Amino acid sequence: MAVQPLSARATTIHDIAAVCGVAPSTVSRALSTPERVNFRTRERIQRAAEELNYIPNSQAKALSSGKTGAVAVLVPDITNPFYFDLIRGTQLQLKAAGYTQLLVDTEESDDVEASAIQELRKSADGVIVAASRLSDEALIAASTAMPLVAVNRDVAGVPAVIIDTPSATSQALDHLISLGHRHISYLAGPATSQPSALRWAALSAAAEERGVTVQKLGPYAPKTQSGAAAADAAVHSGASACIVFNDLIAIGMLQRLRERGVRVPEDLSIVGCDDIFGADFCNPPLTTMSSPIEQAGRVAVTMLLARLGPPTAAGSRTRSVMPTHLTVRSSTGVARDAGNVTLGLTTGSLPIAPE
Amino acid sequence: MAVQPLSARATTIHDIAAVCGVAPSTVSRALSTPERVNFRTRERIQRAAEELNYIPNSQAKALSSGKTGAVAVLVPDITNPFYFDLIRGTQLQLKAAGYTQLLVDTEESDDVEASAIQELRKSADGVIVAASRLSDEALIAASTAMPLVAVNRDVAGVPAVIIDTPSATSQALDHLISLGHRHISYLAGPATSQPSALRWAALSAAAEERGVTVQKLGPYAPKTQSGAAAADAAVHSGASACIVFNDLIAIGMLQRLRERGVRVPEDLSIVGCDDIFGADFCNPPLTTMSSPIEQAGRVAVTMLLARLGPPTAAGSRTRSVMPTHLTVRSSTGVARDAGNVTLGLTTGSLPIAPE
DNA sequence: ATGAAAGCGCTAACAC
DNA sequence: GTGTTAGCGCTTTCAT
Repeated sequence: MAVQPLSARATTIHDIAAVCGVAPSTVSRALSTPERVNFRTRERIQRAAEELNYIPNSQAKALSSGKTGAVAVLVPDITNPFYFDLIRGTQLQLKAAGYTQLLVDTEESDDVEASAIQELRKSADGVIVAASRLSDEALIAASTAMPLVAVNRDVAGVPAVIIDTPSATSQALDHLISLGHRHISYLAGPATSQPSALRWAALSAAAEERGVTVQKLGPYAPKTQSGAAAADAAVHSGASACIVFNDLIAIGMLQRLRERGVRVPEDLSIVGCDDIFGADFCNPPLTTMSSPIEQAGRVAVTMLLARLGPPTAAGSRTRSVMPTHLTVRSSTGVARDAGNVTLGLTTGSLPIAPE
Repeated sequence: MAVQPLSARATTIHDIAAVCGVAPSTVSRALSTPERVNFRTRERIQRAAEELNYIPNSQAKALSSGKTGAVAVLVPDITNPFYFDLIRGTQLQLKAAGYTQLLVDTEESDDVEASAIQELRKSADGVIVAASRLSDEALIAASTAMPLVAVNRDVAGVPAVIIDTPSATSQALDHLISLGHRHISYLAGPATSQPSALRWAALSAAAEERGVTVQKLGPYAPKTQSGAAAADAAVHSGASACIVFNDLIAIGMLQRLRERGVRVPEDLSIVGCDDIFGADFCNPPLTTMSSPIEQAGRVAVTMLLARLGPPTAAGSRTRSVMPTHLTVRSSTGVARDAGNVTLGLTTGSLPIAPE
């Protein structure tokens, strides 16, 4: 682990070439395409490279080859725990493939996202976009601008990894119905969030089939701070249960409901989404929708890398769906008399608990 | 937001030069050092660049100038919530300064960390290392290899941002003493974690002064999964309160203690560290040590950027200490009769609660 | 104030 | 197999 001091000029393929008495291009080959060079000279060069502590200059490599060896991963909000596992997944898979990950926080903004993709065109070989806030057209345009894989965004022509929360939403509805709930509210996520829209569509369709009523509240920003408003709205809606866009909002609701003296699940049942860090130890623990997020990240990388490789790889998948299931914890679970729902709360008239 | 299709070759300074009828070098100047070029031509060039949707090639820039415009941020574990705010802080400050952030997960490994720094030498202008697992010597060597700022690692000669958890640890001890505790356990973090060692040193010194007994347990990996073993050890130690290396472990302990039927804080008080996402909504909410982590990230960036600028900036700070304070929540708070401690548990003989 | 020319370190034809 | 020769797109002397 001999670290070179700052002052010392880094060794280049020219230094190695000089030492070995060969041309720089031979060194390049010996290091990049070993099979194209004589066994003995290759050995010699590799040994010299080792000894001189040679580290290839990725900038130069990128400049002349056009390949950066980097993949950008765009997320709307780095501090949202949902993305941790995704990032971890992409990071691991990229590293395994010898790629570097460029993590970019797009701050929930479509403008930032669009310009990031634009600027990344030359610094990354491809990009993985999680929960894109872009319009369909913009996303398609971006995807023609550079190799791109979307996560949780289904647009024709754009390769994607989809986390199937809509069908889990139906499961959640059935779960709630089985507990006796007949009037359920959906707390929506950002207006530009496709998953939020799809879940609501799935939920309202399923509700109609089952003969129960659902209503949409929101939109709410995907942050715990949105929980207070969401909780108040949920209580006001008169629903006995609610399905929330994500665990962040749901956890925020839990806090507000406690302040207001609304008991969960006795007075109001809550179902979150994502099963993020914290969903299992909040109070009460959250019933939520779980899915293999880290694996989703890996799959996204695999798909992207496939398009970077042989252009003739016509067989590469362009769409991958990750299964999602309901994880039942204590925030739901109070059975009610079917068809005879008795709410433990008086709509909209709950006091804020003192202290 | 006109995105260029993949096929179209990106515009270069040559294109702009051709359009404006000037030399490429003039374009370069007009864009990089505008003051060195005639007002009118500058205007013309800048307009053309705009229209042609010019995006400078950062690789080429880096290759010829030696400056990459990127700063690497190394963290031991991306999924540890403690780093979220730090990352967010560095990201914001770097972006504000026009730098790109390279996020690297070193997987709690000193080898990965060392080689990452080595490889980053050419792809980043500097590096910020959080919670380094490197030995003092290796860290010093790394810091001579490239501009570096350490976070939470105090080594002579290495610029650093220190989060002052040791003194908060003393505060925690006083808090516990004021509640009547006289025998306290410290659940240590990784053996290579300097903050863990410093906190234990501060704690044992303070305990001696106050005349109470403390003992060290561990080390434990900074993950919730370590909580079970930590909880069992804490119970077995006979202490009535414990100070835990971080909130991750503390939260894991909370779960285990509930399973065992040990009440917090009645039977055992717990103090965590970092005030991570979740510390306020776990059950019971955690008393913990809080500090301005995001700001620490910003400060680290500012320090690093200062060293990248004018080499004569002799006035730049080389060490910055972030204050830390105790945030008291429900995981401590049961007053005990001073000097007459009655523990609610029988040491080491607690049953595992059924179910 | 602007142009010409020489690289930065590496890869990629193209010869030999 | 290996050397030669061009660049990749930009910055940077050095002239003018």
